[in-house]
Amino acid sequence: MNEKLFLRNPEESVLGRKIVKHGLILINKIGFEEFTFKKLATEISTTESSIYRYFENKHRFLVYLINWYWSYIEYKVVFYINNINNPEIKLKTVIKLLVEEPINKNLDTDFISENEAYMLVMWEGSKSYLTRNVSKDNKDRLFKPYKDLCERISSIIVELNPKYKFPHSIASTVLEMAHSQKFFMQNLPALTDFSKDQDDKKIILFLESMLFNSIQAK
Amino acid sequence: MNEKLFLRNPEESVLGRKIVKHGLILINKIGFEEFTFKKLATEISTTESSIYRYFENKHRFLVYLINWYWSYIEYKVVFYINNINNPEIKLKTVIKLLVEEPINKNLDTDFISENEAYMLVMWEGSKSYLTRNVSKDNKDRLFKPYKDLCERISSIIVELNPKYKFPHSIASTVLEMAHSQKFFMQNLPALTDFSKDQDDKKIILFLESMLFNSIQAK
DNA sequence: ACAAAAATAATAGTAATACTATCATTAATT
DNA sequence: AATTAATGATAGTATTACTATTATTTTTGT
Repeated sequence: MNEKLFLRNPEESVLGRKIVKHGLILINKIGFEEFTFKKLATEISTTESSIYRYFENKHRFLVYLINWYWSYIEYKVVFYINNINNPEIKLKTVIKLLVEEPINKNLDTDFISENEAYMLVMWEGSKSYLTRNVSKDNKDRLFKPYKDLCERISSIIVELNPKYKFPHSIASTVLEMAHSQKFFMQNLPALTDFSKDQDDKKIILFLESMLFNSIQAK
Repeated sequence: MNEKLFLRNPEESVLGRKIVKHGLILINKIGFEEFTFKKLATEISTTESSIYRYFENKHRFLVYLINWYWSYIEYKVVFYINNINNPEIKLKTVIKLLVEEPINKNLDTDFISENEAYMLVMWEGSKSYLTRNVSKDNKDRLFKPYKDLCERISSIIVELNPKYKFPHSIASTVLEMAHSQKFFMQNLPALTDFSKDQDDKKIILFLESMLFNSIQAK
């Protein structure tokens, strides 16, 4: 985890882990704009100043959480495609991992819940880079996990068709749309062909068709 | 323009138009998070309370501007595809209209600058719906212009291939990516296959290939 | 041209936000 | 047991996101 994202590593203390765990839940509950360190402090019975000792501000905290998610997804991707040789099956595996909402087994861990992180990325993900500091933040490598994952997907695409001209763009499109289409399905269904509260299978089919028809076109 | 977006119609007064014009420019300059009605008031030599008489809050103001843009784009789309019969050419025209940065001829109009609106949508567009109020706002028809445009693109896709299963999703994907890929190109180029400061042609080619290969796949 | 109505400006006020700073207390380490 | 480090308690500040009130200016209808 990039050290510029925190002042004190939250993984290394009880309070730190509490901040991360409950901060994530609180952002999901009230939304990033409404979220404040004050509210979080009250929630976990600590003080604002204690939280400020871990994170510079709430935006860095958001990026920290988002990065945790993308690093975790990349770990999962590597794990699941490890002994697959066919790049087509690799890509299908990736799409499934991106779209499918993780089931929360580990309800009582004292750190990040996968499921909460998934919701955060869906609702607040793009706010991590849609700021006037993007370029500066990018130089500080704050978006490395996302870019790494994009690169990894891109390289599988190249495996499948070395002649395809837009491996990174189609990879970032799939990455963005995995969550956007789900968000639209649940909140602005007119922007999709999936009805509200439908399952993920149709989104997966859509992304697969978009990806493979793009890559494998003659 | 949806009447829930404003308290007093800004088009109908000098001050109203000034608020809209310079508000748009100011958001682009400092970013939506940093933007306040106070700062805008100072900029145009009026008072905070005067601005509040036009817009309930800055989020509604943002949605107002974004909606202006999408309505304008739909008007342009209708105008440009008016006497085209071939749906393929229609879609290519739409993609061009979405991606290409409008050249600012009308520098001194007293209302919205097309070019500034384009920048706003690229940087702040998704913030209009990424809030806890999406569903409520959607019921108030705040996203109608965007949804209408999506529907229009979708119907051209159906013209081209009535059997294609995801006309709305691919339309919203093209809509989102037209601006995202450009943003990435300029700010996070690792997520694309276009180098910084390159022109729009490659993005257009990418979107065209993605769209047509999806729709016309056997 | 004059009165009434409408719009704007000026000013004040409030609770909350996004911090920074200081010092006391508690917990961990050597 | 002494030192260091982490946390808590408290205070303070400029700014934000508003609401309210009253004065002044502009527009309009007759």
